Amino acid sequence: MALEHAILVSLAEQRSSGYELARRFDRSIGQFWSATHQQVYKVLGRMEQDGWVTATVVPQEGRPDKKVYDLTAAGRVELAGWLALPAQPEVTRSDLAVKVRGAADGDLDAVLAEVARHRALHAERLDSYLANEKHEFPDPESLTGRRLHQWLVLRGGITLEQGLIGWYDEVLGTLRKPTPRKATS
Amino acid sequence: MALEHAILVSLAEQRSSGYELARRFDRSIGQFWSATHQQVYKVLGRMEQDGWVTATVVPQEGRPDKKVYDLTAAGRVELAGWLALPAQPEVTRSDLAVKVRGAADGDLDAVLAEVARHRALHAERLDSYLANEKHEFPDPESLTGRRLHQWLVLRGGITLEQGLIGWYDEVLGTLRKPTPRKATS
DNA sequence: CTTACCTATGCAACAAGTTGCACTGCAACT
DNA sequence: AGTTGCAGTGCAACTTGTTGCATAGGTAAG
Repeated sequence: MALEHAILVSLAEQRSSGYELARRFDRSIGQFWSATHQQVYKVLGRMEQDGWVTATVVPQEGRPDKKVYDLTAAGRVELAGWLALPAQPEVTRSDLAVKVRGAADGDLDAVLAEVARHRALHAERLDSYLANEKHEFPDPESLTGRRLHQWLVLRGGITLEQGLIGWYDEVLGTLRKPTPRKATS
Repeated sequence: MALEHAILVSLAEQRSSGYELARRFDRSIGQFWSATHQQVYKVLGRMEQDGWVTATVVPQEGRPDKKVYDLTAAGRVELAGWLALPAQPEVTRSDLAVKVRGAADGDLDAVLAEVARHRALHAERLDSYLANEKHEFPDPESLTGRRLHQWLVLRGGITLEQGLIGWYDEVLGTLRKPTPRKATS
């Protein structure tokens, strides 16, 4: 159970609606804790019942009303308590790694095509992270508090992406060798 | 649904019992697809019903009997089919990253202690991976087929661990600055 | 004018994964 | 003699996350 806590962290930074949270998860924390909007709504409902957050309906013009959530005192206590708890080990789930391992039992080229596709996807994501870093944190040396922590997590995302891309390249470089110059028609 | 397929890959390499599979997941594929023994048993049962695997009870002396699973032809077809499918994007779940991001709302030192603990854990794991590489794959250049693919996945695990450790160091180096030499009594 | 997408919230059914327990027997340490 | 740990399989209850659907008005493109 930790989507709760990721939401607490997010709300501590800024009060938001479920929709906004879900979108925010797509970007920033999303690399380390993804969630669909259904999941977010469900969990927000439970958190409200538990008294960790309160909801305020905010009418909007030309758009549906939204429910903006704020942390309560109890929510802040919960967050602080959770932060003091030991963290569970990182979990990385990679379909692709399993496929590479099993590539001998199927179409190797299809697997390699997937690796190449993922390489491109992650290169794109890395670029967007780097652009984001340049734009949002132009002077990291001067950061303190929340902003500094946010930057560090972004750095973590960047590091992970670079590692993945490096690995994809290693896989492609190694497994494409067997057909050295076939594509030159 | 992919534990099924990770098990198929594992069984394609070597027929094994549920217990052996669960232990194997702790080590090799575990970095990219972890599973508890309960989960493995449950899924194996379903796979048997679906006709992907067959079970043979193997009596042992001084130990409980075990059920050894083999891939069926249908299981191989399923595996090959799955390998040709697009892979889902990698998912990394990091409690710790969420905690770092929220560190301003709780005890920063407690979070940093956790980062240090994880750093040590992953350094240990990296060492065991590297030792494993040296022992199991002393001459990577000469590898082909399944062994080559296994080595590549191990390389992926090594890369990930190195990335994580690098990130931990960045976090510790940055956030410990504020108290430069306080511990010298 | 119709199709499609964005904002916004949410239910219901299902699949996947976790936690806790139960049972057996051997070997090793205290 | 008693505890701990390994090997071995498995059920039941629970939590978490996914997929598919429903609703509804606005805006933009074709």
